Amino acid sequence: MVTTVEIDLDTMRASASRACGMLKTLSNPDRLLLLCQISQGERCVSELEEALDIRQPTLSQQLGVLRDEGLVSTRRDGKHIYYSMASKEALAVIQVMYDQFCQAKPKRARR
Amino acid sequence: MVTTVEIDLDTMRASASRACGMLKTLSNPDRLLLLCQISQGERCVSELEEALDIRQPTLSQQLGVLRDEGLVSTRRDGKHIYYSMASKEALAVIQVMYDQFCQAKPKRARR
DNA sequence: ACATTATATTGTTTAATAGTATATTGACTT
DNA sequence: AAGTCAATATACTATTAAACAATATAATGT
Repeated sequence: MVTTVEIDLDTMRASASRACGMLKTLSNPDRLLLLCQISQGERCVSELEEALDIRQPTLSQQLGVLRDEGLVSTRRDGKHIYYSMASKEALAVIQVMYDQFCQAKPKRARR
Repeated sequence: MVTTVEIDLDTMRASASRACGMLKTLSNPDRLLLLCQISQGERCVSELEEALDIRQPTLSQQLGVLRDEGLVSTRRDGKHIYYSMASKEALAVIQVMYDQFCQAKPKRARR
């Protein structure tokens, strides 16, 4: 099969493109912090605002990006709107980022 | 401790900032494909060029970015320069991205 | 001299971000 | 049911940056 490499390359490029889309969405400190919170459980906007100290329009705008990209979904309860994770891919990445960048790093070997 | 929230927030912001730096570096299809290759084992530039069909200047430029960000390191062997992974954080992310975007996705429940 | 890889340069396009102002929706009061 | 307040979303604008491609050239090793 002479074409094997090219076909695989197309597939790889397609996957890389999708993967990059998600990475790009995650590549913003505010959005990353938002997902970090939401990944630990449903949060409403005012909770996020207080926890992260981000101005309301910015907050709402960034939440909008996360919604548009399908990373989160919402549920209304009275005046409040609750956000939760809607993408297992995003959840997996957030988890790894947390492990790598937010966990204590023991320099010594584990016993 | 009244200051707990603020202190934690600063720490979180710092971590988010570092994490975002890495995510941004990964947020490019060429670089992602390059890392995907390199993460499977040392590769020289011409190997990467052939495997991915990226023009030489672009290739070299993107490899430069990965070097600058400390994600890869190099080793010279004669005319060739071999690239390998230098960041366990990046390796962890690449691994997850591969699992999430490049593995077959069985729609049915696993038995 | 040739092969391999890196850098410089430039132009173009794209888009990220912040800020301010305003709109929408729901709940509560009277 | 009209009016008001709280919560959230959207619109708009300006600024800045910065990503990317393409071409040309440099550096290093054989």
